[in-house]
Amino acid sequence: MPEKEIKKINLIFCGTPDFAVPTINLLKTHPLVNLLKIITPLAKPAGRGYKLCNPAVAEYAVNNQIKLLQTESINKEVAAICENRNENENENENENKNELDIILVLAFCQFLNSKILQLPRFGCFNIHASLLPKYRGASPIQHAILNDEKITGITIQKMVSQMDAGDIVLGEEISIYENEIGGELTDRLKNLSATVADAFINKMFDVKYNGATLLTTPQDEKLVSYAPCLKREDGEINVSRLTTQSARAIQNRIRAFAPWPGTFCIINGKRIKIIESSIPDYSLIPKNLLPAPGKITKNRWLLFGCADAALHITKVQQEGKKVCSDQEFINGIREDELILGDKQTL
RNA sequence: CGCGGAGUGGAGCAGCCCGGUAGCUCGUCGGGCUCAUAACCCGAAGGUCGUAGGUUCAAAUCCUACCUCCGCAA
Repeated sequence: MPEKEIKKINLIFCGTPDFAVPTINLLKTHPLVNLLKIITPLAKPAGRGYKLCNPAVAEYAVNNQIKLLQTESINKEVAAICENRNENENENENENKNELDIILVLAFCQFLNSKILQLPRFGCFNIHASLLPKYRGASPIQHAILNDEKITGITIQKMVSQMDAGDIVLGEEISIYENEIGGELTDRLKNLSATVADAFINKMFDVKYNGATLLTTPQDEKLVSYAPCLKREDGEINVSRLTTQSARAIQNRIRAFAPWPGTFCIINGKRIKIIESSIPDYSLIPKNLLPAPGKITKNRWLLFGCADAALHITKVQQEGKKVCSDQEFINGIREDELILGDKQTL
């Protein structure tokens, strides 16, 4: 016989992409969680052919028979969010058992207004992929790599009406590997999110049923930094970037942006995606073959001249072609010289 | 019907517009050379040009359909 008296936390989850799936999976199967509903944005046209694509979270909800609300803006859905509470209150006198306790937000892509923030009994909480107060905003993972950080992590903060500025509930650190790319770090943080969410649920359970106090730490405003949404052109490697930045800085950009949104450059008028790079062993390269800052050489290796040294581009992809090594790329080139262009010159 | 590109020996590419000898840079194999190199020299093997039709005396090349891969954009 199912136990009706089991104590649970009533929770609504908001999220969009694949990044949120391990965490939802945890919530769905968690013995202390009553997952009332999942809220996610509407399907959008995407991909080759512009077919409508549902967010990964919506797919998960459908496949797992979880109540799903897809909306253009969560701020218009007050009634739907209160629905569970009202329905249940009518048929059950025990308020505590059925009240909405928490809204948990992870990679949601929508901003919650103050009205929504006040709906749940304990408030709204956000899982953020950085060590707040560093890297508030939309692309914390990429910016951590871009800035050559050695560690990053997951932080859960109690949401306020300012973006990612709420008091910190808990967090966990993770080291960034020397040559790790954005996609790999994203995968690791994706799983860490679920781990931290688990700790969070246990904590909130104590708060709700065992009278514990929720301890939070305000963010140190002096340490705040921002990770604004990435733009396509942020991935362009052109002459001005090469002449002003070190090889390591360029490499950081390449690995931070891989595989998405990707870095690219214009060589001899063609768009070339840069897939992978490495800092070469300079003792193996005669000095006269090292490219000057802003120049490219293709003598056996594809080398970009950066401000301080050369960067070995190891994997590239031409538009319309498959990914190939720099060696293969060079073999197919007939021009004697490689000219680094600009997107405007296309 | 969002826009566009590509399929040619093992790899990456050129040739196609303007039909008529299979090309370039590598790799592989054999031989040579050097104290030595990111080496160099000589030679060889290896391709029914994505698939199926069509036009033609003749198709990698022009026409039609299909398959596969990819870039932009979101």
